Amino acid sequence: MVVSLAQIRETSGEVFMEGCPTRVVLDHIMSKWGVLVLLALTDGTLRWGELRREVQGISEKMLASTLRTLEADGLVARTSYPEVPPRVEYALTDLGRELMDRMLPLVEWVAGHADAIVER
Amino acid sequence: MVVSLAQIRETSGEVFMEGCPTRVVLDHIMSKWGVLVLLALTDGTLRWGELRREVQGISEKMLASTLRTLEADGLVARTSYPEVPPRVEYALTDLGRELMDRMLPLVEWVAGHADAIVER
DNA sequence: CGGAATCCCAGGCGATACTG
DNA sequence: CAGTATCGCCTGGGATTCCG
Repeated sequence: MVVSLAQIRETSGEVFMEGCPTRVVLDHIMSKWGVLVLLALTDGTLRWGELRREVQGISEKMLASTLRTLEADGLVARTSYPEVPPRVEYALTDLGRELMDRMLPLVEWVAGHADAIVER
Repeated sequence: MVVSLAQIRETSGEVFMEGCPTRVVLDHIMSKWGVLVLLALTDGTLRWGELRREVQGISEKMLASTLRTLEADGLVARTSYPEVPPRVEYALTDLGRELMDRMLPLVEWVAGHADAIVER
């Protein structure tokens, strides 16, 4: 797939306008914790506690609100099992996987160049 | 290029650790204004005033600090011409273009799905 | 024109405690 | 275990003014 900025302008000519839907979604998925949570779930389904441990440094509050946002966006699916003690699992939806197919190459590139970039 | 989370873990096994360089760079380029500025420069060289008008809603303070960060990261090049009135141009570096090659497919996808996502 | 400096505020975010 | 509730900090970020 060839992609150009012109195409983006056609698809959503408002990317650079305030209140544009694209900006809203970008804010969700490109946020500090959004990417890390999505990234963690790329491995597969995780429970609340596993996510909390995986994404080091995230507070319970931010994990909760990040997950709620991503679930509302239809990118993450929450499954609650009626057990005692309670068990809740989070996984990417099909939409979420589509998204991560596009995001992984970017993160991969950043991971490969981050050291060179920050040591300037 | 096939990309997996496993590869990312190999390249930078610390993505999920606090203070990891990858997190720092991600914070720069995936920030609210970082993406929009990089996106605007994908079209080509722009002057300060053009950038300010292109990225609607950005304040002078945020434009300045965003540009300084991206320039320090080696993703954006700043060229100042010794004229009166002063003229300053910003453009992507080779590194910045490499980055945007990976980011454009992602933004393109988001632009195409944003409406469906936010109207939930 | 292209910024830098200053002031100031909302709310993002962390820490802690509590609950079903 | 998987959250919610509450409090309070601190800083991201807007508005304004000034400078080379």
